[in-house]
Amino acid sequence: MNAKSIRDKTVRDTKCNLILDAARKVFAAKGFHESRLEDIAGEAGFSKASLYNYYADKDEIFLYLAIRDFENLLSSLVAVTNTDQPFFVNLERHIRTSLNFFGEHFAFMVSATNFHVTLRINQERMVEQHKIISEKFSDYYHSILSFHRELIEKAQQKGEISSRVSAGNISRYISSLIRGTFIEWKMRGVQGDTEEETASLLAFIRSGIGSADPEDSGPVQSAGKQ
Amino acid sequence: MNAKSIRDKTVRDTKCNLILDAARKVFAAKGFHESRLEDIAGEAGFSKASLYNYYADKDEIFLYLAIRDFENLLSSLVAVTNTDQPFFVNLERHIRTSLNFFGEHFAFMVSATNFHVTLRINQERMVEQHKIISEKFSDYYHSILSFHRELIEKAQQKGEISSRVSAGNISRYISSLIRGTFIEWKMRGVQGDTEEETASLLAFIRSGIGSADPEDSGPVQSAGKQ
Amino acid sequence: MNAKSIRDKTVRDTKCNLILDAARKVFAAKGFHESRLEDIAGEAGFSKASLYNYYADKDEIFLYLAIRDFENLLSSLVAVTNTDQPFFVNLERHIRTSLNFFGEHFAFMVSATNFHVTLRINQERMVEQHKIISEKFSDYYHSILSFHRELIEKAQQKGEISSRVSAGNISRYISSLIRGTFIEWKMRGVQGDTEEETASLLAFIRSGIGSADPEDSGPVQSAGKQ
Amino acid sequence: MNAKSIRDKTVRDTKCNLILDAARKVFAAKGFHESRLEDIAGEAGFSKASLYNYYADKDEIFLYLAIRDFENLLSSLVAVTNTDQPFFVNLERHIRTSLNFFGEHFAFMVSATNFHVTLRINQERMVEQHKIISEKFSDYYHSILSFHRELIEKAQQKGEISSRVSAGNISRYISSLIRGTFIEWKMRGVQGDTEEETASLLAFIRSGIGSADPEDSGPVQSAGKQ
DNA sequence: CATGAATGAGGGTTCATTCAT
DNA sequence: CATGAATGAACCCTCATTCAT
Repeated sequence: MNAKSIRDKTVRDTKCNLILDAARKVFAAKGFHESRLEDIAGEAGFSKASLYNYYADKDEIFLYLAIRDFENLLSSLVAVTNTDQPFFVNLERHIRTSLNFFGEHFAFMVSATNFHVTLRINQERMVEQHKIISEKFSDYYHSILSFHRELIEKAQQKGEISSRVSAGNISRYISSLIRGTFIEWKMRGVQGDTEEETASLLAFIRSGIGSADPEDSGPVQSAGKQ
Repeated sequence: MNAKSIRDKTVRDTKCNLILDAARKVFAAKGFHESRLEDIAGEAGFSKASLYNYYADKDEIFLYLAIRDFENLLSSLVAVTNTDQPFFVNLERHIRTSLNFFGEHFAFMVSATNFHVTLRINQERMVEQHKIISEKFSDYYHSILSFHRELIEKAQQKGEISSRVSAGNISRYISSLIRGTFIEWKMRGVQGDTEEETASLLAFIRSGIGSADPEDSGPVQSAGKQ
Repeated sequence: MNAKSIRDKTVRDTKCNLILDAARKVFAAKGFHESRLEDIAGEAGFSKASLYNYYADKDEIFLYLAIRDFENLLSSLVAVTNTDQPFFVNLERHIRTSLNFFGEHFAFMVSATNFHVTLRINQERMVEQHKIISEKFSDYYHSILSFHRELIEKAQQKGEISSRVSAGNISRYISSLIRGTFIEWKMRGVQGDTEEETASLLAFIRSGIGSADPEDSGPVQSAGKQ
Repeated sequence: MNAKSIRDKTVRDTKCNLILDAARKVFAAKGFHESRLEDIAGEAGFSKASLYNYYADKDEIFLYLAIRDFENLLSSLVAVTNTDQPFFVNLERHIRTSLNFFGEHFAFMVSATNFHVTLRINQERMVEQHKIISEKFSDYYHSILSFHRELIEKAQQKGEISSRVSAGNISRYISSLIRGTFIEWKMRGVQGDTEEETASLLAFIRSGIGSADPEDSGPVQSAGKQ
């Protein structure tokens, strides 16, 4: 019977993932609100009502999908990180991994972060049972930021990073740049060249765009509030 | 009668703007889909049905609102730009202006760019009459990017920018960073300190985060695809 | 404008009552759960969605309907009561009024009291906004019982009632008998003869069914628990 | 093999009764429509699908449950009846038996009679296969009424009952009073004191509430229709 | 122009019932 | 026989949009 329950659980997990895959496709294309449960069900090969055997409601599908993907991303980031290597080697791997990871699913990331933002603002919308799941989602979201920030802090201690910008801001900026890439791809409707994008982002993050000769532009004189 | 038609037009314009202001408040708080026309109408002091005297439908309200705000932003950016000044002076002004400009409306920017993204993908969703408005919106959106890009290109020619990253990418990255700031603010629920954020962003964009001594980390050796 | 608002309010009230009338017809025939909003709307000459201009949801329609009818019944009972008359004269009028009042709507009374019972038990089912309305419903329900009980108490003081049964129980028994009549009518599918029923009920309530000669059966010897 | 089929039948009957017991609990608490098959199954220790091995559908569960309980009630009433005893002795036993019989299940009686009422009206709702079961239910329902009525008729012949009210009506009134007691208990959420209630009901039924001195109120003068 | 009211077109969710194992 | 899973058929409720005044 144990073997049977294991098999059953495996089958069930597979179906759960089928649903999440279908949901990702639909959510990515239409965003949360315009995605109909019926589309997700159809895409997954189920009837609409069947989804309720696996998830309590539409929100839950979205949240579990986001959790699954963020969880996997975090694992991948951890996997490619080697703290013995210089920071920028790891950073490059992170950028590449992030861009590759979502690959065709970059569009979903846009929805996911939007949804996350909405959840933060609009907490009254959530029923109690979602709070926990939402927290889990938030946890993964922030885990990724933290993971970055810690690497950055270590790099600062080792002198690999000279910028006066705080580690928190840096990790936030890197996230913004990656998300910006997803948005760009989504707008163009195709995934761009990961390697090219990685190189370009890395160059930008590493050296900024200032002149080789800092004297050229000198310390910026704040023009005050306009 | 001419004076009367001018007066009438002025009154009408005022009402249009009242509606857009109300719409911005609601869209910013809830995003496009969860915003109900009734809320916008109430916020503007009209009944729901009255909105249809000024705008054809919900999409149009959103689009005209976005156009108005992007148009204003572009004007402001143009106004603070002085091409005789060094590039980074102008960049700083742009960042500050962008962050200030939306001020309390930063949350709307998040919705606006999301909506824009959705429109790009989901063109079938649009009725014919929206296409032209949507184009106008796109135009403004890209005008801002172009305006940046041109400044960057000029700075490259003058040697103020040493980066090998393309002007297009740079302008995109800057946009991503600003949008990222809005998202951060929206998630925290408050507008951050514009000056602090401006300085931090400028430092990051200008110099990146690499060590003062480029030898430290050397040219990054790509680790290849994972 | 005052005249207009009065007219508007009148029209609105009329429509509200049309809806309640339609609802009564449907609820009476099918009970609460099997009544579809669409049927009620159709019966009232509205579309289903229109009902929501007048009532927040299905429960509210039911509750307001019950309140309206109980309120009217109470008014009618008060109107026919003359405390200068002997108790049994008033009682007869009450029975006749109750049976007449619902007339063709007796079937709804069955649903209404059932619903009331369910609400009492299943309070978790109610949203906050219904609690108030439900209380009002309860109030009317109990007002009628109280109104009866007070009349009975006065009659007891005047010696018109000799029974040792408490006033509360008597009023409850009378209610049960009237409800029983509605149930009987509903099962037969037709309204019975009000006068006949009134006379029969009154005779039963007044004199019971005991033999003219109380010696015949003597004090009942309790047979103890079975 | 005969022994085996007997055993099998016994086991099956036991399971049937387990289901009915569970159903009674759920139906009593929530009424027919708000009771979910899943709740009944859970309460009985089965899965929802298993119920279909014993009963064709939800209606059938309800009907068989009602039949079983009415059948048992009828048996009990027959058992406590001794036609050698005075009528009021038997009546008292009947009331006590009815109140005791349902004991904790009084709430179900409310549902059952409601359901019965609905079935009478809404015959189109029934599938052919239910008609026969429903008839059986009706038969028991009416058997109880008939059983009462016959006792009353005999009592009338023996002069134990002086009332001019017809035997049919009297039996109906008694049923109404008992049902009213169940409703009262259900609303209060607890079973009342059976002995007290029995005594009170009996006093009411036996002697009514009229004054000891009939001259007090005299023959009631009908006030005519209001 | 302003608006209360009406409504079509869904969308999410529930649940009795069926089916495959 | 038991059951997890699948599903069709509703049904309530929402909301952008239209219409009559």
